[in-house]
Amino acid sequence: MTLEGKVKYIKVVLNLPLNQSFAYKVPAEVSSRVKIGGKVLVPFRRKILSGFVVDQIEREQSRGNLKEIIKVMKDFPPLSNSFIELGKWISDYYYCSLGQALHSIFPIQETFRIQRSKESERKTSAGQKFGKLSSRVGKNNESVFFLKEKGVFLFKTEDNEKRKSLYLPLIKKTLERERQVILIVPEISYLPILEELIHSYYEGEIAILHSRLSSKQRYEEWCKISRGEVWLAIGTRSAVFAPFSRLGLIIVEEEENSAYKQIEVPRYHLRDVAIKRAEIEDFSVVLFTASPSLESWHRAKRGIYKFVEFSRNDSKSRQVRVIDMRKEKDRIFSLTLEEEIEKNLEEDNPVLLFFNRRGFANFLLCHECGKVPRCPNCDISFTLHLRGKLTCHYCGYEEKAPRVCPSCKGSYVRGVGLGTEQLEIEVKKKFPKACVRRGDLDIINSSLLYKKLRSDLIEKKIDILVGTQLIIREEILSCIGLVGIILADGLLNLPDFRAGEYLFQLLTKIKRLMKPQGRLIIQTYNPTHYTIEALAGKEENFYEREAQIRKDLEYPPYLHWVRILLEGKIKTKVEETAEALREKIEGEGIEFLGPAPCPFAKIKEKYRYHLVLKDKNLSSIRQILEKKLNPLFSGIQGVRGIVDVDPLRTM
DNA sequence: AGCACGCCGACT
DNA sequence: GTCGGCGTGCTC
Repeated sequence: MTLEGKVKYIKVVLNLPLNQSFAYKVPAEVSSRVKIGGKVLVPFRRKILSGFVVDQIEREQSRGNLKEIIKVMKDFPPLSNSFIELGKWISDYYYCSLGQALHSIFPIQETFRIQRSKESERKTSAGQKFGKLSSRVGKNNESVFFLKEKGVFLFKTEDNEKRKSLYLPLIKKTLERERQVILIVPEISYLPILEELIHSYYEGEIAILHSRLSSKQRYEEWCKISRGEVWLAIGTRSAVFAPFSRLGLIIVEEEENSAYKQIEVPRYHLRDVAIKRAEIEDFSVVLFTASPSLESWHRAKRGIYKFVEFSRNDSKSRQVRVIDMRKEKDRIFSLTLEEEIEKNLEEDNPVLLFFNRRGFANFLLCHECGKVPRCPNCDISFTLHLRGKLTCHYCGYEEKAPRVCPSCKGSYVRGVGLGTEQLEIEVKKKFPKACVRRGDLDIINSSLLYKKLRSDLIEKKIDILVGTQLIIREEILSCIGLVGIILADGLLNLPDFRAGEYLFQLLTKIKRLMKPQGRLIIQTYNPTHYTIEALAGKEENFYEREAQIRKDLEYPPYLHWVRILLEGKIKTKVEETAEALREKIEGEGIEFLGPAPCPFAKIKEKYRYHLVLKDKNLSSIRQILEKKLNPLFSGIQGVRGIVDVDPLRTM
């Protein structure tokens, strides 16, 4: 790894969307400290950028006057070979530069003063370093049993307590084998509870990794891990890159959570990166879920994941009641929900009313039969635009909004887009004596307000809580005895092929987290939809049915999708670019959707169009991208192109 | 991605 | 005459 003193030139990759490396000269006095995978500061144009050393060159190759590197970041341990391999895979799979991938693996900015590492290198045996998990853990050998063989496991359990009783023995067993563990959760808010739980059984130190750490804190956690001082790390998405050298297990909580897909470059999915790392470093991954993503369900069916289902301990099942809103014309609250709310208010039981975000894609709904017009090509809901135009946001197909329902010939066809204000006003009108609170973004983002909300709930100072997706958390729902879904159709008809899956997962999550004796009331115009029927009946029905639809329409997981998003300030220019792209792709013999305006057709003064390439094989898509996309993008300014491989949301 | 270079329109 | 628009190309 260490380059010899005579080496004078290195190749460096930078955190820029440039798929190439740059050569630099290394001053003789620092050349012994330059290592492959190491971080260096280099001059680039008129700036100083950080980069990773990826190669060494013996002699200056066909190019004179190379610039010299500015600094070797010797306090940062160089990336291991397996990290470089992982970075190459990420750059290849998710279509970003190697520099961007490596900077994401090692996301530390050099803005703070680097403390000299205590050179002592306290050599302590691993056995003493990691604390032992208390002997209270270990009675439950169920989970550990399955780990006899290596691979990816999908552990399904709806029971929260059960889940905790499963992963503690997994951690214990792995530590006993002198291997390290990473436990990954979808959001920062899961971490304090988890840390507390593990600390009550584990006396060793736990590294905590998440995006809100300061650069310095992150650096310190990194050092502790790479020096082998910590054997267990918990964190969010990026914790998958914790620099353990003897990793034995990655546990992923709530694998179906969409927060695992990174929105920025590199747009990786945590699940797939974890599995890739496990493949490179030869260890197992356990994915936990209460209701798996369709991707994981599909992989489990095909035997790619080892599927293990655990029974539920608390049999007190929450009651689910579906209300047919077609019989409740124009009401926001059905009579049943209204009665239930009254009852809970009398009993001093907090109620949660759930609704979708405002203005979230309006759609056309027949209030008589509950049907929503869908695109004949893509089977996603049409979005209702001004002047009664229906648009499909996948393929761009348009038609005029019908006056009469195409399905039942009823004439009560209206647009739907219930707003928060409207709902809040309605709630206050209907229940004037109740204390109504809204759980919006401000409250969730402020830990102070959030704590207040929680304590108010526990002290029963809140009667009715009105909220969106953000409020669906364990600490909130565990105080709630009645949840009312104001209009399930709002989620079911999002212009996204995963709408059904998201609704299903949201409702199962609510069902799972609320008080055991609680009730869930779902109001909908489509009570016979398979997603809703499966919720009250057999869960497997949902997966079977959904999988069939995905297969028929060539949606993931049966094919890979690569979404190309084009955005720019001048609408015609974006349209032209999209059209030029379509022409280029057309002759390639690959299936694609669009171009079409995105569901959010304009964000921050920028017009947005997208195209989706579909193929069983990502490499053929990648070839087309390289051949067609790169020349196009370099030729047009004012339009930005974003490539998203395996996109989760296509809004 | 950014940024400099370069070549044509309306303007103190 | 020039200020500045954005198309083009390069960055070790």
